Amino acid sequence: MEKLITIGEAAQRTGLSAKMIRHYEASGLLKCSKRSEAGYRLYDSQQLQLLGVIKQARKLGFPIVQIQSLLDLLQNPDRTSREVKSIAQHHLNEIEHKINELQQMRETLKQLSDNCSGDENANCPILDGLCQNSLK
Amino acid sequence: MEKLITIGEAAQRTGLSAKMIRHYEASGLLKCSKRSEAGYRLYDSQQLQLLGVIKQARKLGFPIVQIQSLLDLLQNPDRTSREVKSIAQHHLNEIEHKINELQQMRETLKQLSDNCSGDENANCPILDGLCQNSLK
DNA sequence: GTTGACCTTACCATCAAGGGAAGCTTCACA
DNA sequence: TGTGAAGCTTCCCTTGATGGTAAGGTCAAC
Repeated sequence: MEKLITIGEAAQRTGLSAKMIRHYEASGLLKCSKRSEAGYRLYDSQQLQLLGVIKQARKLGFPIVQIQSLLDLLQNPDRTSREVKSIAQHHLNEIEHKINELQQMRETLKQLSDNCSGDENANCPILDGLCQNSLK
Repeated sequence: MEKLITIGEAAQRTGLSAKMIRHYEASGLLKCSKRSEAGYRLYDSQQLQLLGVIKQARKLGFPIVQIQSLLDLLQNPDRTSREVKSIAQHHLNEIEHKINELQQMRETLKQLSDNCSGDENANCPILDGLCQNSLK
């Protein structure tokens, strides 16, 4: 007989919060396999494994919908690595897009900040920069 | 007499949406100076200027609360550039923190993806990587 | 049998932005 | 003068991942 654990233990072992495990269930990611007579969620070792996958995928920033797809592929023996890689590549593009946006913000902000003396003077190139709007 | 414009024109000239201008008002950033008899918001050129500042600051990723502070300083002749620079530096740190997080995701994800053939094979290093969880 | 830790569901908040409804105003054109 | 379109108002709902809190049921140990 398989050992079943409660949501608290599953949380502790995966590093997720019990709150988020319930949330992932509500989002359709992963139903627990059984409930105790009192209604407590009970997870077996396979479910725990999948919760671990969710944790890792979130750590890599995958959104819930993509994790859904990844879990489906993981459990589908007829999957192709092409399908998996496609999802990963898509997410990678998203990440790189965000990095680019942030780097652009950083450059602009750094330029403004570097020109600012940061002293008692009221004159401030940062505010000047923000005021240089391109009103139509 | 100062020329007053409606929210739609203010939106067009700043590049903000009318929706967001109302939202910024509700958030305490910037009240319009007058209302028409029918209740329409009316903005003068100074308000328009401030809306432009909000637009620029959002473009740089400043959160609303910090924009609030920046607007306060902008309109305060007793400000010091030290105060402004402090806010900018704080935001710059936030941005760099986010960049680091994303770059770490990118590296890990890229390694997994590079090892994946992306063909018809079911075997997939990406899924393998996600399964390598550190369950306690 | 009581206490404390753990579980349940349900609701609210965050943050910046957008969607859409219902109703009023303004303007241009016939 | 009438009408229709475009623009404005407020109000409520949705997003996405996460957290908080409240009210109440359960379990185990002492």
